[in-house]
Amino acid sequence: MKIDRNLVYKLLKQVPKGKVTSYKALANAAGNPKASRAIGMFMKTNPYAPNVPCHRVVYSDGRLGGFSGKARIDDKIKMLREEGVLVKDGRIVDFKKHYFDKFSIEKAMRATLP
DNA sequence: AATATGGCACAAA
DNA sequence: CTTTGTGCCATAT
Repeated sequence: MKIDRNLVYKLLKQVPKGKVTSYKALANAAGNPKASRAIGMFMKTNPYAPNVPCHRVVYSDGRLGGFSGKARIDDKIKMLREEGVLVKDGRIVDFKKHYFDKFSIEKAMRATLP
């Protein structure tokens, strides 16, 4: 594998509350800009459900990721809204405003996972 | 080993 | 702004 899923999880943990990021940003931070799709896989099979806020990861254009179903998506939207990220009709309001891509690769390297 | 599928991204029309 | 088509990486069978 070319991507270190452990690193991806650490990076995602850096996203502050009320902010969102994209699979692209994570893939880029992990060192494989083309592995955005694989990042989705990591979220799907993430062993750190509460620790890794996969619901904070969205499409690069601000839409919610595929997830599994509308009900599921709706639940994520609700959680995001509680954190301060408004979602309207499957799209994040002021996506640029909430977008976070200033990941610290060094910091992630030094971080530890439970 | 090969094929299909999936919580993606991007260019082109 | 929307719809197609193509490329990419990691699993499942």
